[in-house]
Amino acid sequence: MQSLQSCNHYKKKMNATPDTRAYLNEYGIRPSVQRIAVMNYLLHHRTHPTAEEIYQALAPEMPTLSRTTVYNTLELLVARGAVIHLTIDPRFSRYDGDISLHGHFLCDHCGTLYDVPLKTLPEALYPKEHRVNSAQLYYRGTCAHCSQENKQ
Amino acid sequence: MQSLQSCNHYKKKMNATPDTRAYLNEYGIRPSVQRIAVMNYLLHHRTHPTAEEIYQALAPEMPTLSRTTVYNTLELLVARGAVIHLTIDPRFSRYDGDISLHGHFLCDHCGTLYDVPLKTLPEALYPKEHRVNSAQLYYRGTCAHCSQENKQ
DNA sequence: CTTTGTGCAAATTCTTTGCACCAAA
DNA sequence: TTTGGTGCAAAGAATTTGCACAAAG
Repeated sequence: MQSLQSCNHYKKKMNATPDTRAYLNEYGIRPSVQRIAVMNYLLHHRTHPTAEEIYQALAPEMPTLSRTTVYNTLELLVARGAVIHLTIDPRFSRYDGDISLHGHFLCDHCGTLYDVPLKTLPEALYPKEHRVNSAQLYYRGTCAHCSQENKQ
Repeated sequence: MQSLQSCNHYKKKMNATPDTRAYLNEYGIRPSVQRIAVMNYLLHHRTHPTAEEIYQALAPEMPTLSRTTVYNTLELLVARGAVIHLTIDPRFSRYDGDISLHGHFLCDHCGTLYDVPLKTLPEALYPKEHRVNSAQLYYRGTCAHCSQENKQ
């Protein structure tokens, strides 16, 4: 179960890399400078960034960073369950450092991806015949902001 | 609400284009030969095909068909709510002609995309601050087939 | 005859791969 | 000193775009 589960690691503030380093350790991930940077970015930017956005954000501080490494790192983080891979946006993959139970809402007007709080996702909804590793609840529509502006 | 809703249109058999033509009419879609072919394919192949799969399936019968038209048609069908756009598979978009309430399970081993029956998706789970047009419930893991074969 | 739809080719964009170099255990 | 990680350049693959022609109202 790598997502839609209530696990509240890292709820406390952690703006320094030492904590991120420890976080990676919990998931058995060797803490290279690049991996710490990517994980740290995801823990402190709950914007559901794309690989490109992460790369663009980190590149200034790490001139030698490559997109390949960002992609490699994200793949590893997702495989180990430290990060959630969001596929709601057909245009590109987004990533979420918050692995606690919540859904997502994509505004088709402005493209913003919002978190949707969820108490619990009824186990009754789970398919019984297959072994579920992760679950995602996605919504699309028009967000409050865009609804107001467009007066509809 | 274009998906995850219980609307049982077209439950009866319809293997002829006349019905598909009527179906398109219901959604205000002009029934060109190509659109009928794509919609008809989706109504009778519940395999959640990709654009390419649809193209490959129809091309033999329609040598002049182009991928562009398949993409255009799918975009239109989805926009009008006649077809659901599935984004669970990060590699490519899949499409579903069954717009009744159900979730999806993707097997990470064999890549098969299964339907997951759902009674009702609790309205309580819906975000209240935004206007929801569609909802999707996605599961990933190992399917029954692959679980057996791999004895795990 | 005016609007709408189709299809080819080329372009775009996200992501992956091959391979050489670097770094850590 | 062997394994694992990074990064560059190139390739790959899904999708989009521009534009000309065809079809429908």
